[in-house]
Amino acid sequence: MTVVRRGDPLDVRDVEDVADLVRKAGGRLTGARRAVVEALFAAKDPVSAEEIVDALGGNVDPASVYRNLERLEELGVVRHVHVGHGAGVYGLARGRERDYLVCERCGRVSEIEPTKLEQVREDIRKVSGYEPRFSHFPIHGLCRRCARGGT
Amino acid sequence: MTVVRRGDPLDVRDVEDVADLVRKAGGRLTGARRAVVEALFAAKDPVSAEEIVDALGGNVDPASVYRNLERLEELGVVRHVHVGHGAGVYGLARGRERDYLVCERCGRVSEIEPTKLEQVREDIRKVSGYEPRFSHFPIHGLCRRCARGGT
DNA sequence: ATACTTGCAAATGATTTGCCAGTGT
DNA sequence: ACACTGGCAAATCATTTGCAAGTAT
Repeated sequence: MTVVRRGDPLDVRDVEDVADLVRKAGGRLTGARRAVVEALFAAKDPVSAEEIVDALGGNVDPASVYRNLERLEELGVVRHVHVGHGAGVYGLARGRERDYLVCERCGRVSEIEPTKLEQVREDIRKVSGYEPRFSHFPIHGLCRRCARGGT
Repeated sequence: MTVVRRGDPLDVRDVEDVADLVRKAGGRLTGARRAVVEALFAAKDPVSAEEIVDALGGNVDPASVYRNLERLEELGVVRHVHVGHGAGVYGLARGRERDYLVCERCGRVSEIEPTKLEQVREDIRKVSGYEPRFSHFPIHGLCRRCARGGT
């Protein structure tokens, strides 16, 4: 399978889109693979590998789920982010890259348009020299709701 | 042992400072505990539990190192941050809380004055409603040096 | 003497890997 | 047919927990 440059805007609409990409890369759309992709389409928010396994009724082995997520990520179809201490969560690449915010209290994962963080990125560059990336290791903190009820 | 409110400015100068805090909280400054504290004083940058074990020549069990780091963190003497996929790194609380930046390429962990990120925090609040915290889950990205050589 | 601590072994949780049988194309 | 994949068991990595023996105070 070939790899896609990270950041490539890639949009998948349905399982067939994914099937095309997989085959084009020399891969096969097996039952397990299709099931994982369907689970991802069914989920509104990013989900963990374990949640995918559960959603599939345990019919697909965790190892296969991980391997498929890995391959799909190489194809640019899937992206994952790290949420606090917990398991990584995976989601379909719907269009351009997204940045994320994670609530350390309630665990919520919120997407945000990278453009909205441009000023933030600029300021961080200025004060630290670092070029920040919030797509893989997101911004952690307290969401609006949790920020209210105590710290 | 009693706990300290998170964020309390606490400054430890030497092992004796820590010993006082530990005893004051009903704890004991055992050989293993003292060794872990000394290893932390000896390290310039935050270190992983495994690095502490190694630095101590394997004379202290990993479980004890973890337990000590946990207790010392409860006392406000130690803080830890999560670096990429790797193990957490621990450091002594030298004065006020610090924020961190991690380079995803070279692994470097840089401290930064929280005040320097005030504008950043403000902007994030504005665009997302989140109250960010970079002390536990730091900002990830590319440090100045790594940002130069390709992406 | 008391109860906080330690080392050691075993358990966890998340993810990876080896291997061989199974199956898309 | 061919080699990409799947399931299953076992291995890894970081960290935690159970427990009986050890030791600061």
